[in-house]
Amino acid sequence: MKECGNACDLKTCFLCKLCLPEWLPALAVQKRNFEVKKGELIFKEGDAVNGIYFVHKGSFKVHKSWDKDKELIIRFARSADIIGHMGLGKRLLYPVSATALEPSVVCYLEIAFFEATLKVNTELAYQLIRFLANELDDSHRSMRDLAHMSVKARIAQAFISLHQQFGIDEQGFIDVEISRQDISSFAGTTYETLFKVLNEFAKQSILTLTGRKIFIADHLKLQEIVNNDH
Amino acid sequence: MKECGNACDLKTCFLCKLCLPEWLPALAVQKRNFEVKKGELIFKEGDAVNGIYFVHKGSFKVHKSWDKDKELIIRFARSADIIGHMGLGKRLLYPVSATALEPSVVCYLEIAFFEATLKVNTELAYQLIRFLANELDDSHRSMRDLAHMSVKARIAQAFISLHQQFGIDEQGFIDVEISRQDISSFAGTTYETLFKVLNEFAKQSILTLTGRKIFIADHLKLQEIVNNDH
DNA sequence: CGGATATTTGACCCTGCTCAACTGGCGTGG
DNA sequence: CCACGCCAGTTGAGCAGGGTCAAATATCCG
Repeated sequence: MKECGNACDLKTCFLCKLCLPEWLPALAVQKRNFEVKKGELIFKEGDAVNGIYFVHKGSFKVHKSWDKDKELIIRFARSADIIGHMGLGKRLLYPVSATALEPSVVCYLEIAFFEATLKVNTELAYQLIRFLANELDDSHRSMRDLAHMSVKARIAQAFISLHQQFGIDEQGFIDVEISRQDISSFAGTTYETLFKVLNEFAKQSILTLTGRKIFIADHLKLQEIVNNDH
Repeated sequence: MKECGNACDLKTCFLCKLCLPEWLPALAVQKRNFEVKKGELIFKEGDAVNGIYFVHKGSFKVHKSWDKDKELIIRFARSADIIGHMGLGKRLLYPVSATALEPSVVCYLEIAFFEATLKVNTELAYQLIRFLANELDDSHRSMRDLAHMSVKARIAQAFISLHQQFGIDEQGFIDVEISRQDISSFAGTTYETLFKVLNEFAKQSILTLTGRKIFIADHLKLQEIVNNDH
């Protein structure tokens, strides 16, 4: 992670958009920008909390590990998303890790400065509350899915979520490059099981995964697989 | 749910404690108090969001259903806890239900008034952010546990969580009355499986469950069961 | 070209869910 | 007072979803 010049224009990220004009100069002084290489961690589980990050360019996975070679991907983050907001709680150590999926750029603020900003900027605090409430809702939904849905339905749901979050590119592929390992960790299953389900989906012309690009051929059938699990 | 007089003294609940003195008169006017019978819902999944609740007395389960006769208990709430904060997100319908575990009393505020309070009271907004960040952390931990822990370890963890949240009474029992059905829904397993594990725990003198009261005989062994699962 | 790493597949087996039977109160009506 | 049904609590048998392991194949890279 290498510090770099000011790539963020102070208007596109979640934070900057909500800042009062008079606050922007202070922000410009405090804010630091970092280039992150693909696969690099910006922080990992157990690191001391020092600040909060805003994705300016690129994408990240936020994950919790288990057993050294097992992990669960909690969520993905892309341009304009926040990472490291868990540091706002009473916990002094990050409970999750954040890893770049591609070369990325992040803005960084020390937690003390960010908290000072929150106490001054009511609108920012209010929007952060809304954001956290939505995150919590998503997280609860994932809990229920992990507890009650079949692996096949969870995998289908994982692809639907990826599609919603990243959208599609000109060729119709989901606009993200992601390893199978990561997809299985996101769906809460194993690499091998993902495979078998993926073959099934391909055979039924629902979805294909070539290289690291995902193409959803039949959104309806995919949704049906999720629904039929009830 | 029956409206009742002002039981809350405006000082004990999460909200009131953080309110500025000059705001308390307005709060006293807006606030409504309700008695809730055991087993009664204060809202259910799919209801339109109208307000936010603070538990004044009693305890609640917050749960998400699946399949009519299956549910997952997301969390419990007791005196001074918030319920219904999910309504602060962009969602217009509650994504969970809240059911009283015992006769309880709640304070209620319309969401619009609460939001107005948030925008005026920076300290309240800040504390709410901290609260939500902690909830999110707990929720992520639960996701990982549901994905990777064995049922036995999850059940052990469920009892540890109950102990932490409710504490113990004079006789050493966990200070809450809870059905086996609810315990299994909290641990993310079935009624029958909970039984078999419970027998095992009793045989090993780790924990007994008589009626609706839980007694943890060996905290260390219980924690070991959770740890050994890694 | 050879070793290391990723992909793909098959065989096996264990956890834990399902279902159904059994128990033991408890209320009700004959 | 007993017989009956009913319900919650309890236990056991069976089975399948999906995780584990290992082998076979492909791909990468120095």
